[in-house]
Order: sequence, then C-alpha cells, then structure tokens
Amino acid sequence: MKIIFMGTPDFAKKSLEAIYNAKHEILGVVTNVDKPKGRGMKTIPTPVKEFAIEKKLKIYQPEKIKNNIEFIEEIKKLKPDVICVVAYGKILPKEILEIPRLGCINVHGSLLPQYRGAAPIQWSIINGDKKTGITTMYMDIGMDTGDMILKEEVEIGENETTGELWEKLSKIGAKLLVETLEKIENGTAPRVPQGNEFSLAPMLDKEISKIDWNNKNANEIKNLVRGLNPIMGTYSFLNGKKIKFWKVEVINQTDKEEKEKNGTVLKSNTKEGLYIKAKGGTIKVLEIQAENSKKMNILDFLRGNEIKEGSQFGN
RNA sequence: CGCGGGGUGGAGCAGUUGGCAGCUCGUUGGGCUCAUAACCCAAAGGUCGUAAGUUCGAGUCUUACCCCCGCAA
Repeated sequence: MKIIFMGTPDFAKKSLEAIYNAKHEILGVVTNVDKPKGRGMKTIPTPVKEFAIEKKLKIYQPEKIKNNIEFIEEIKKLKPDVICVVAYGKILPKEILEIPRLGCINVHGSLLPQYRGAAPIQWSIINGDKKTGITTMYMDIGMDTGDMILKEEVEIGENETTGELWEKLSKIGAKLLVETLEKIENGTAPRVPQGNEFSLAPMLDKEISKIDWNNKNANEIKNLVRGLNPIMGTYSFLNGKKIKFWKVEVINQTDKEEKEKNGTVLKSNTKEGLYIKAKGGTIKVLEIQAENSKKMNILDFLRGNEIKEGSQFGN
C-alpha cells in the first residue's frame, strides 16, 4: 500500500521500520521539528528522521500543520492509501484525516478506551496496573477516540519500569501495525467503537515527580519511581538537596518503625543500604542520584556520601 | 557561544590560608570464631585528566586543551 508515516520518537521508529520491511510503499515521512537537545543544546534529528534519512525516504517537518495549506496540499498530491500515525506529537486537523482513501490509523500504547492521551504507558505503571497493551484504531477528530481495529494485551511485571514497558510495547505496536495494514488491505479489518467508559492519561507535569511522603503509601511510591524511570525520576529533598530515586523496593516494617515519621531514614550504611520509612512499608533504595551527579548503586553512593540515620526526606 | 557540576589508588568521596596524598569500601595475606557478608591485625595499589606558567615548593594559584556528568528539552 501507499503509506505516509507520521511519528517522532524511537517508539515510532520501530513501527516505521516494520512497515518498511513489510514492503509497503512509503510515500513520505512526517516527523516533528528537530529541537535543540542535550548538553550544549545541540540540535539532533528525531529517531524517525534518522531512519528516513538512512532509507532515503522523503521527509517533511512542518513547524505547524493546522491551517498549513501548503503542507496539506503536498500530502494530498501524494495520494496515500493510508496515513499511519505513531507518537507524532501534533494533533492532526480534519483536512488531513480526510485525505487517505482508507483512513488514518494510529498505534496507541494502552488498551483503549482506557488511558486516552499522551502518557498511557507511564500512567499504567504509576497506577500499578497488572496489564496493558497496544490498540490500533481509525483516527477521528477527538483525542484517541476513534474506532478500534486490533488489540494486544501484555502483562506488566511487578518491577517493570516505564522504559522497559516502552520498549516492549514499541515492538508489539510495530507488529500490530503491520497486521492492521494487512487486514485493511484485504478488507477484513474490524471497526469497534470505543463506547462511553474511558479514562485519561494526560501528559505528566513536573510536580508529579516529587514524593509526597504523607499522602502516598510505600507501594504507590514504588510505582511512581518505576513509572518515572527513565524519563524524569522521582525526587525528594534531604538537607536542602534534591535526591532522585531510580529504583526502590518495599519491605515490611516493625511496629516500632511504624511510629516513625514518614520520610525518616531508618537505616543507612555501606553494608545494608538505605532504608526510609513510608506509609505502610519501608522503602529500600537501590539506585539513587544526587544533584549534579549520575545515577549510582546505593552502596557505591553511601561510600562517599554519608546519610545520617534519623534524618528526614521531605520538601 | 543556554545554565551549572566534576576529573585524586579497583569503587564512591575528602583534601582547610600552596608545605610529607587521606577517608569509607573493595582486593591480598594473616588472626579470632562452631561459623559468617561480622570482628581484629598487616600489606599491596596514585606521573592527583593533559600541556605550559607563577613559586624555594602546586592536588591546591594562572592560562589553554581533552574527557565526563547534571539541569533544561
């Protein structure tokens, strides 16, 4: 089929790679503009763009697409059968959705209609879900509200991080996209409306990465830590310094420990590691990061940085 | 020229106004112990990122360069 692909991060690159290998004709690749990134604010191409360059595909990087008549005309001229959209980063206007003969299809990182929105993978872990998945759908004007085509479930491991799940889902997404295209091509693709019961997965704001020791219990903190790994990490302040946690586990606590204030360091030494009191359990920190420093194994960290027992994590 | 932190034994760090290079841990050997990742004793291991400069003397001050990291996205 003749396809236009729209996507930006590595998650989308997997899908592009898959349809490329499935011998579809890729008329063009639309990706978000390159943004200055990293130290020194160097501009680097998006992963999707990198792949497109490698395979000599036609690349479009419109600054904006809403009311961008020139760009819309350009797309029309290509006469795509289908437009595939995977984590593109911009909302497509009606004029574009109407272009392809067989519709615009999207790969979404959740089991719709749950977690409509920008951050479905992160939220499924933060909420401690046991399973999630990939859904492909026909796009419409709404935010992930289109009719569903295919779905595949996947289990979420107890200690799985967003990064790991992200990787897993990007592969499943790529596979499911190819299957979806096959079914569309031979006319056997289902079209299932989502219904009215849905939930939302909005973009994560910065505030979420701060640990609220008083309102969150130990398990919720653990889920937050793995849900924000490796995107932003979860932090708390100790003596005015920002400390990030990257990996923690929850252990039971004694009645005596139970009486301590949440956020208190119960134990801290280079043999056993760092233990912090939380609501309903003790947080054992496994991987930590101090200000201006890199991620470190907790024992390595404690060799050169002393944390006193009894000190308080908080705001 | 976006902002900032840093390069010191294998790891993580300290090093005060320039004056013998240290700490915690690991490693090796020995001891104690029914036993141990516990405890005790001993040892090995560093051209202090590179180059130049100031100085009687530089890890420490000056200059240039290389490399790493964090924020921000």
